[in-house]
Amino acid sequence: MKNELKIYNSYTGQKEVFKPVHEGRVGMYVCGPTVYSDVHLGNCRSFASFDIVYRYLQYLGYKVRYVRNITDVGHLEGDADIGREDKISKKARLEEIEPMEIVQRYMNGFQEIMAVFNISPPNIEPRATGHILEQIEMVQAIIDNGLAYEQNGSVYFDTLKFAEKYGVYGKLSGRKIEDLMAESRDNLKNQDEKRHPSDFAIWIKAAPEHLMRWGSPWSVGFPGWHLECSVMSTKYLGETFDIHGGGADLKFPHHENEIAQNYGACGHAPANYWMHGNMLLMNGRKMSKSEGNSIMPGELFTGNSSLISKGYSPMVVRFFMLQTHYRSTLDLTDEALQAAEKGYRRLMEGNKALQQFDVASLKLATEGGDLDKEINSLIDLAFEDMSDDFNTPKALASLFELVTKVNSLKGGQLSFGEITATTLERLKKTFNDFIYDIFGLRDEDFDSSGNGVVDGLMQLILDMRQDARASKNWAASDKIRDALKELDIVVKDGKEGASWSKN
RNA sequence: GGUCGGUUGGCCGAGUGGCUAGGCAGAGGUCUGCAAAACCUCGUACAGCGGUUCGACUCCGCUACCGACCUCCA
Repeated sequence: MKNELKIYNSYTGQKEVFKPVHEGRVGMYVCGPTVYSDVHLGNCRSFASFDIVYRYLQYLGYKVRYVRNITDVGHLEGDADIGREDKISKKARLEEIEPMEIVQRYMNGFQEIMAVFNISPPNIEPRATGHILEQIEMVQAIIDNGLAYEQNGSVYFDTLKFAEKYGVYGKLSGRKIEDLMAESRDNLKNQDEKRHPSDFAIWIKAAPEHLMRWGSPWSVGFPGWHLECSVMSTKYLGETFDIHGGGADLKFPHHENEIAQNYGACGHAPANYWMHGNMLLMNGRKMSKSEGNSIMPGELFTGNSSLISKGYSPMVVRFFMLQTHYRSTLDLTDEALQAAEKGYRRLMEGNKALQQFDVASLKLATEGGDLDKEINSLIDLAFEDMSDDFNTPKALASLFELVTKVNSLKGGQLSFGEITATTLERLKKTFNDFIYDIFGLRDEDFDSSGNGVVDGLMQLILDMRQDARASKNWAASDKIRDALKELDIVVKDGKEGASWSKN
């Protein structure tokens, strides 16, 4: 373990030192997507944030079991929670195909996009429809514990009793049960099956037209909105696990009710640390499906949207997200993306240059001086910042300062004679670790052959240009440079010869 | 309406009771056959009004504006 890891716990509202339930192991559950339409970029931000958490925990040496569900039961639509079609059934009816076909299509699409963003797949990706039995069992357990009641084939969680018994309903979202009662008074008419307005359904009797339905002791129906996460986290991570994550918009009611259900079934909260990622904004407003201001990843990559001037690659977008802390909102703008594109390239080019430094053939210091010290403190700082609630923007700032050092070493403004081999090796390793393992960035070279053909060809071309330059044949050398520029390849002349990058 | 959060230089975005965030853009310079890249230097920002303090962008209060949740949402 490099540093003491601190995590901001939404449940207590404080940054806390992370202590796993089992030494060296971490159980982490993140609420996954509802697969009734294409993922939009806001979803991606959330999963990218937790990908960093997952990656960094592993980097610190923890053995992590990461569970992220797929909600394929479909959540209810409309004002009331009874008698309405769920989203997946509705879509299925519109498209005249099986609900499971819808689920499969969008689940595939989701996983493809996750892969494009280099977001690691979880260790277990359980589906709600595959855990109907367990959900029924949990409903029964909650009833047995006296915290739920049946009404006309549906089962409701008794929030008032829960509040009396444990006194924690509303703790996560900062809500009071009296407020919940007061604000629900208006739509009381829609909720006559409930004993209390803040009660919520954990099993719902299916209306005749409802397509997704399963038998249960209470009715042919389907599980309630929040039950699957309680069930699946408990099944795969145990009754008490370490980290529960999700978007900030899930705090209430989803996570609040999840906590209630776990108390109802097990007598205690499911997770020790709750983490909430903040929203991705578009034009200052939360990007959401219902607002209609969401941009699909594909549109962002191709530039096929009126909101942006050009396409941005997946890694540029990933880098863009890293520049903001996960608990802050992130406003998506074309200008910011352009800045991120340049920044991403600077970082990656810097790393490329760094990795080409050959420790064996360089004249390095035997004893480090100020520069050596400075480099080491910047590296230390980057890790400290990551360990301070996953502060990726701060860690990036240190890396960028190191990029300047690297470029100065390359350009001769700083001397290799000022740093030791140990430090240079450490710097090289740190960059690779951060960029690839922790931040999950990828090179976006266009050499898809994977065997360096393009690199080889480019080296040949640059050699030929160098020959032309040596004989002061500027016409020939400029012709090569201009022709490459047409192909979006930029030639960069340096002290140690020319290099290139794709624009 | 209730609850919570935000307001940082041209843009994005960290952070802190007194000390350089970082990226992008801009200006000047070095280097270069030219250019690009790279390097160096620069702008000296923290919504407004009060208060606490030796000192506040950072703490407290008020005001303004913005947003999130309260309904499916990452």
